[in-house]
Amino acid sequence: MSLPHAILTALLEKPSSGLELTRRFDRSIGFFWSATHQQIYRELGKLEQAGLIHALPQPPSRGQKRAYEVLPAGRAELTGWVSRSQDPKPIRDALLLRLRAAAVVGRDGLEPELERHLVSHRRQLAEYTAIEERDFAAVEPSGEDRLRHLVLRAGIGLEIFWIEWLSEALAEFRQPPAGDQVHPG
Amino acid sequence: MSLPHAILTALLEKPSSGLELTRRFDRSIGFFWSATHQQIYRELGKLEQAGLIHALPQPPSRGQKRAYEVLPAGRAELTGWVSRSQDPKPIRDALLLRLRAAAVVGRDGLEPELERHLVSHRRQLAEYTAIEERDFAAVEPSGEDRLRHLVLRAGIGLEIFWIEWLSEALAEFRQPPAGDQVHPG
DNA sequence: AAGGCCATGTAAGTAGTTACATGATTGA
DNA sequence: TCAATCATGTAACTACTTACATGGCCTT
Repeated sequence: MSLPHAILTALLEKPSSGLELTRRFDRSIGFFWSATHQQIYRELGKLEQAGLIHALPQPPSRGQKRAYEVLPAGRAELTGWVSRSQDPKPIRDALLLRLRAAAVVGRDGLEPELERHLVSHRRQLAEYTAIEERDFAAVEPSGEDRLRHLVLRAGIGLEIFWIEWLSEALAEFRQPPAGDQVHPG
Repeated sequence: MSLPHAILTALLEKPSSGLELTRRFDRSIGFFWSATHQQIYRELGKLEQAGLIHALPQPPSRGQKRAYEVLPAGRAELTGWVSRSQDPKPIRDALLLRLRAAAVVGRDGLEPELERHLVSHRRQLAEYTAIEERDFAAVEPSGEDRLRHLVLRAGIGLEIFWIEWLSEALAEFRQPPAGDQVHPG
């Protein structure tokens, strides 16, 4: 139940249409909770029906832009959600699962995948640090900016973690396995 | 499409019934790809229909244990999946989203949540390190064990990352926000 | 008037979650 | 024989993904 709250947050930051939200999800909120435009339009409809947001007056025909803003009930819902008790979800990572499978059926073809992931994480890290330099250079940031910076630093820290772990994994892959190889001599 | 492959991996490690799989997911494979018993039974049915696994001869009535083992086609499918090209999924983390929302609607009530998550990650780290000491103490591990250890170290690294980040976040929370507080004098 | 993009949607399918049902076995 | 637990499932729902449809606007 996080998508509606991600949308409420985005709309509070700035009232937007569905497509504008989609764009912002692609480069900001979506770093931590991604969504496609189909999900967003559907969810906007539900939120409007639930009385948490409403469309700003506009020609309501197809192909026309409809901007939404958050109603007091929507802000209240979001405020409650922020402090609601939610257990952390366990890790769900297909690559780790694939390594585990590789321990059983063999590691053939996995190395290029690790390399691809390494490249991808390096690119993501570069994007985050660019945002950090652009948006969080203030000497005395506001409380809100300090929170947003904290969130970004989580993203940065995770990318750094994966880069280090993938490097270690690649080193392990490139070095011949010890236990199951023919020994020389 | 990872659950069937998680199950194939588990069954190759050791042929099992649905409930045994559920238990193993709770304490091993599930650390990286969790699943409930309902998912597992449904998926076992699909895998059997697809000819990737088959049930060992057993009374096929309700309430009786049915153990499965992987067929050659299942092993082939898993082997292919291991090297298949898959982009890494973006982060999906409700807590980060909540911090971001807190930057808009206020951070009231979030601190206890951060503390709860910190406790939870410390417990998970303790569980992982216990497994590491128990299962990966060998001086000359086999290639398979080195892979499995690599996976476990990813889990350990992630827990350490979250513990550090949450500690930083709590420090930020306990120190009065700079920008939006009444100044003394 | 044709093609491309902007903008909003529908439909169908897959994956995961939550709640409940039911038979078999075991120990009090 | 009753309750608890083991073991396997069904049903309904929610969330997410993928593919496609449609109308409006702008440029050529």
